[in-house]
Amino acid sequence: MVSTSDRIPASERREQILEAAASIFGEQGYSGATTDRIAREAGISQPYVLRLFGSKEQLFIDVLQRTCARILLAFDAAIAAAPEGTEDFRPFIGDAYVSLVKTDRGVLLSLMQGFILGHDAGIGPVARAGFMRIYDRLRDVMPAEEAMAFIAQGMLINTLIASGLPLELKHGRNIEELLECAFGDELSLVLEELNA
Amino acid sequence: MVSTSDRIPASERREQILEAAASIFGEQGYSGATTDRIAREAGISQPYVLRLFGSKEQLFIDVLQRTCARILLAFDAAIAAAPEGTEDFRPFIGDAYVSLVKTDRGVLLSLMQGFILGHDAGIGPVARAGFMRIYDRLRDVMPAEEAMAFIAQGMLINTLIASGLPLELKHGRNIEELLECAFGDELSLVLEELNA
DNA sequence: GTCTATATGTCGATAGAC
DNA sequence: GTCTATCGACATATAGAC
Repeated sequence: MVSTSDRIPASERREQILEAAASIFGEQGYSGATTDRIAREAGISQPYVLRLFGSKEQLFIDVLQRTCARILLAFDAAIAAAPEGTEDFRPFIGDAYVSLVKTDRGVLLSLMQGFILGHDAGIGPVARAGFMRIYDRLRDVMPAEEAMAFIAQGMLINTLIASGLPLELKHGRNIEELLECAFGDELSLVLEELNA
Repeated sequence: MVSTSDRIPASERREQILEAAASIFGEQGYSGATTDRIAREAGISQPYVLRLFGSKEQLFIDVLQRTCARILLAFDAAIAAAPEGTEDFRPFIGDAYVSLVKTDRGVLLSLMQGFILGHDAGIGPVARAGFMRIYDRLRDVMPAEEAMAFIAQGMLINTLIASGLPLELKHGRNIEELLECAFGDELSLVLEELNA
């Protein structure tokens, strides 16, 4: 037996941890999440998480920044992929966002957790800066009223996912309507993904 | 000296604690808030908070339910106060909501914290039920598309307040536009209130 | 109705070996 | 690059006095 070593490069470990942390932070919130839970999710020991990121707060901040970068990248790609002469980019960016929700749920939810912790001296400024960067990008390709409504819908989507409403089977007609309205055509795909 | 007793009826104490708890939970989140901080904010001892509410979780749930009741009441009042023959209730309910934001900021923020903790076995169901009740009320007086956009804007407002963005003095033109767009005419009043 | 004292558990962080 | 062991701080909750 060649005994594949379990040692892997720090850069790769960091990625694993960031992925795990986004998921746990997104579910439990910043204070509710523990570095130990994150460590186990990543398959390593708790002290090693802190060794690589310095502190729980720094880890959260890194998650936040990675999330923003991912969203901006997705938006840029959607804008670039839109047909020549497109005037209304909303459908393209919207689809990109819903796609992110499907694949990177924890990522978006931890961003939401960051926004909502605005009062925190360390986290607040980073979250606000991220929000502004994302909003500015939207404003590059649409007027203020549209950008406001667009980002508002994004916040609703985040809140719905975080609340777990889409997973609840027995809710009234109204909520089904709301989900269709908020998620659009891809609703069924999103629901499938959430149930997985 | 007649020595005014500090003993007050439990019902009144409960109110004080709920008010304090809404504010602290709203700022720090469910896990981040401590029963001790809430107790001090309410001017009593930490064990007494638990004596009156049983547990931290129960206290949070009570805060959530009170918040929902307050919002529903405000919406009902706004609908009732609208002129005879009103077709579009959105301006009236919208103003009512922004008014709530001004006076009961912590209340709305703790509701937001509840939504975002949907995964929690105890809190999730309560938060979801509250969301549905509020959305159903909106649907009573407007079509699905409008209700979706309306509640989405509400979520954006909550997120903006929680993030602290409106308090940051040096942000670009875009954010100022966004705030005007999201809060409408009452923006300056809201900002005043937030700064207080 | 309200407090003090405290049990009990947990979590972030550090030290140091391999 | 990764772990075990552990410290010290803090938080919820309980017991019981006034």
